[in-house]
Amino acid sequence: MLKVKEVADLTGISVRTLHYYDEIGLLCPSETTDASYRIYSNTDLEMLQQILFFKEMGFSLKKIKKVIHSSDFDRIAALELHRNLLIEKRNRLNQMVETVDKTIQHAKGEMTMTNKEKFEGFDFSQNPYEQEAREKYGEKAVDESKQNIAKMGPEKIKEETGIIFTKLAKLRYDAPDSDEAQCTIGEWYQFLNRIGEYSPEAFKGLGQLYVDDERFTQNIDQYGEGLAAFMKEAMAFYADRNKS
Amino acid sequence: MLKVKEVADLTGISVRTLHYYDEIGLLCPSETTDASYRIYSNTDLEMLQQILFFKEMGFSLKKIKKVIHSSDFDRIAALELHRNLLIEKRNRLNQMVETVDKTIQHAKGEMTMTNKEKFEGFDFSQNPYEQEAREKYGEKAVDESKQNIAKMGPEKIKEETGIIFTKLAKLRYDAPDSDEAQCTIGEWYQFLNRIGEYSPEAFKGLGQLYVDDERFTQNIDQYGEGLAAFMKEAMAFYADRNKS
DNA sequence: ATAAGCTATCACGTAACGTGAGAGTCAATA
DNA sequence: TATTGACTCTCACGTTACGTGATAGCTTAT
Repeated sequence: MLKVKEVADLTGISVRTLHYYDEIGLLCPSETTDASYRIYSNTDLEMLQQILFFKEMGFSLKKIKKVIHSSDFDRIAALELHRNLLIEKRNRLNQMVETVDKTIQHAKGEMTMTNKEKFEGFDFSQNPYEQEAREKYGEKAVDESKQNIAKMGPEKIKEETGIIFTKLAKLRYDAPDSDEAQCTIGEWYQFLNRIGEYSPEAFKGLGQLYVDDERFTQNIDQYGEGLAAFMKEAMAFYADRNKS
Repeated sequence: MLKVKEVADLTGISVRTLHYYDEIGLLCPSETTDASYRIYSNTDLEMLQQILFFKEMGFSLKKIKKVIHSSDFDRIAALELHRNLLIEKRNRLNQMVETVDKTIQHAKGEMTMTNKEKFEGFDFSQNPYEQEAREKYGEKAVDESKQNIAKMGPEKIKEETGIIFTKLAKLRYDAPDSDEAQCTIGEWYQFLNRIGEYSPEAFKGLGQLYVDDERFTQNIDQYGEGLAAFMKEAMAFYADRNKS
């Protein structure tokens, strides 16, 4: 039961922003006084928190509105998703720290740096690739099953696997049983299960295949040298931990 | 020697954005062809990288322009500063992961959460406090000495110490000799040295005073319980490592 | 020389607010 | 009870950092 300024002080966002969110129907306070003062309930605050989470992830307000007002919006799933994205972001930050470190060395003349290296780790929301990845996440939060893979064409599938592989390629110097690697491998597992049915054992076997069959290896290692081997390990670990 | 699209592909930012940066004089390519095609040199790219760093930190383009075109802009100092901010940001991200974790627990009904806790870790650029902190950083990158403390009124000083103390309060569960803590303590040391002259030994003694003299302790612990004790340790460590 | 793919410059559109202006509300105080 | 100060409301226009065509010129490969 808080008035605008109290909410503003509590959360750090401006009064005007709260007005604006009300105006566009993103967050309408559940109660208003006779003098049309906005009164925010605890539920409203939780909603706001949720909104800020999505904003932090780079969603547009329009998209946020769609997602959180969707009837089958699973708050907990969304939060867990969000957690993963945060960890990804942290990884990117670490990458940036590295980039900056390299840049400092470079600026001091201690190192040379390729142009490509100079821009590693930035988060370019306008990058259509990342854009799409995010949209997928958004839909995922609404309904996992809506992403019916049967309706995807082969290019669509290839695209999606590409996204996961690229992510894995970035992590392949971590331990295969690290949290992040396991998390992404989990995505891979779930993705595969929307195509066919894979038991953990089958999933483990598939990983083995990635290194045994050269065609697989070559295909996968395009995304990063040694990725296939890394995936085999990670998939085995994942399967063992999640075996039925 | 790259044309717009090549730069765009390399960096992930749009052609239009490069046009815009040229338009507002933020990044004018050092060369143009007869047909007024923009040609970006390696130096331009480094400039761009620098711009993106500042953007990531939440600076407005106007401010970035001021800072990087300033004659006494120290690129390396700025980079090192940037590194620190990145680490700070990563800490905040960790905090957010915690917040999300707590929220998940809460949503599952396993925990209760205060409203304040729900919003910990967010980065609100519109927050005037953080705003000002960032501006200070910007100026620092340009010229440390411009921040002439002699010209500050007492409230200004209090405000500035408040900023540092708040930062320290957030770090006080880390080890006093951790990188981040030492970095912030270093700020404190430099700040004090713009008021009077403190040898490392004097600095260490001051830290001791913070726990010995209750008036100091009370004052400091307002920013967070146990902060004074933490600062004493951190200041001692800092002094020992930097002794003349 | 012609098409495909860049590039340029207007110029208008958009998202997410900021920033007053003018007026009504509310609680504490004189 | 009147007033003051802090807060609130609703317009409504301003701003930042680009997006999105439209139209036209440039460059290179066939």
